[in-house]
Amino acid sequence: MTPPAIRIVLADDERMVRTALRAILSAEPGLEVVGEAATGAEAVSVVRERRPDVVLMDVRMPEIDGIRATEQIVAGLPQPPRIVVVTTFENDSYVYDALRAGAAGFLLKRSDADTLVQAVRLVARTDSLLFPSAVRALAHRHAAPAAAPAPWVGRLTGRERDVLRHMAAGLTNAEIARRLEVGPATVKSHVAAVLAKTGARDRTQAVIAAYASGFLSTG
Amino acid sequence: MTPPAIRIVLADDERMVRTALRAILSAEPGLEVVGEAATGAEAVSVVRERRPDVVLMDVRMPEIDGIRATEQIVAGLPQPPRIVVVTTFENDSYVYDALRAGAAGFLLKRSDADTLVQAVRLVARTDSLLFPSAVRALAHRHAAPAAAPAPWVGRLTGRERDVLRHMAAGLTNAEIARRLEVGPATVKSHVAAVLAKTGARDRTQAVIAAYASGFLSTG
DNA sequence: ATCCCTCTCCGCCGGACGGGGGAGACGGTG
DNA sequence: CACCGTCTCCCCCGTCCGGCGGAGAGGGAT
Repeated sequence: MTPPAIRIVLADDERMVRTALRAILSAEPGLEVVGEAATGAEAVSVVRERRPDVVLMDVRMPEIDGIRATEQIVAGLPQPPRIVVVTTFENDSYVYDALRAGAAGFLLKRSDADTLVQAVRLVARTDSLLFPSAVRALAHRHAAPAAAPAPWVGRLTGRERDVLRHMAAGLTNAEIARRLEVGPATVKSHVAAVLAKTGARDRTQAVIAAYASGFLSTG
Repeated sequence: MTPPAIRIVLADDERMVRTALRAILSAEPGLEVVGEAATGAEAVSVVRERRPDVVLMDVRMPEIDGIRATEQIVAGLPQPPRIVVVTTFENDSYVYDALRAGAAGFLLKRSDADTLVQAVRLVARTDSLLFPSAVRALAHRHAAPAAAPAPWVGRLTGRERDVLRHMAAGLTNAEIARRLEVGPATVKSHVAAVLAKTGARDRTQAVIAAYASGFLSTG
């Protein structure tokens, strides 16, 4: 038996572009265009009802642009499709916004047919491909330094936060004890708790976790 | 007439991995593995003489890791090949470094054969695909705000940078030694040098300095 | 009133770490 | 050739750290 076809929705305000894309993709075995949209708003609703695997999303569209549409789709569906943002120029600053919005990939309009097809197949098959979520994390970090709340942050007690802050300043247990005016044994207890809750093996890893999670700015 | 085959070089320190990759890729029409390398240094020289179109580059390799090898290849050749960095975990902080180094793509080791093949074809064909240079520009922009080059960064030797990178990943001396395939005593020496040059008192402070100075992005 | 969490502190132990000092090999420079 | 920087590795030693288990005091919740 053949695997189920990859379901695709095209979102572009130019009919000609949609037609061309449909022609290319429909000719491919295993690919199926299940919907089209001419505006961002339309894209959101079409995706909601057709449940495609992949969306080819133009950036520039009336009403809602492709970026905001991507945002809404990714945020609004439990298992959002993989969204490939299509643009004309490589230097489009949209690239960056698209990443933040949760797009899975980027494609230039000047790409040839084979590239298009392969990109769709690749993006549909796996979430472990070229530039995975780590890139999106990077984009988030760039835009919002207070990016990753990290689950363990909330589980730390007040005192443990104090201690972690001082750890992240490079102090030894003895120094932290002096700063907080408690005994060294107390600090050891808190450090142990911090390590356990952060899943860190030693203070260095705990500090790394603190940096990576934005704890230092928020905490 | 058939188009010329895509020339591929494999760089991975594990022979089994290379063998497996070669088996998968060689079975594909239009793909040709023209060289292998087991270390970063070897990768650089093999690429220099074989002039492949695509390099599959493991991150973790003895002598020079995949990131530095990528840097050297991209910087050293007028028309460098497209380099796809291969890693085990999505969360590897290497993703970011790889982008800055000039890698064209990212691939997880757990990817299946088809994904691998398509990724290679895609990356070989075009420079206008998923996440093109604009992403790298983004990465640079992200690194820029941290600005402060820090005087000590330039004073570190190559090996010391390697060690610091691993320290900043939370590894112990013994682990670093295994990764770099040197003795524990050697790592201790490098760590001592790093501490001296950074003015840090212990590894935790050194990691903090690395984060604060943006070394992790630039180094 | 009882329980649970938090903060405080204790001892013991093994392993990791950092300081000190030294040394051989290689490659490039003067 | 001699020198210097880098990378590799060795010794000893004291300290810091983290894991283990335990415990008392206070506060808040039920």
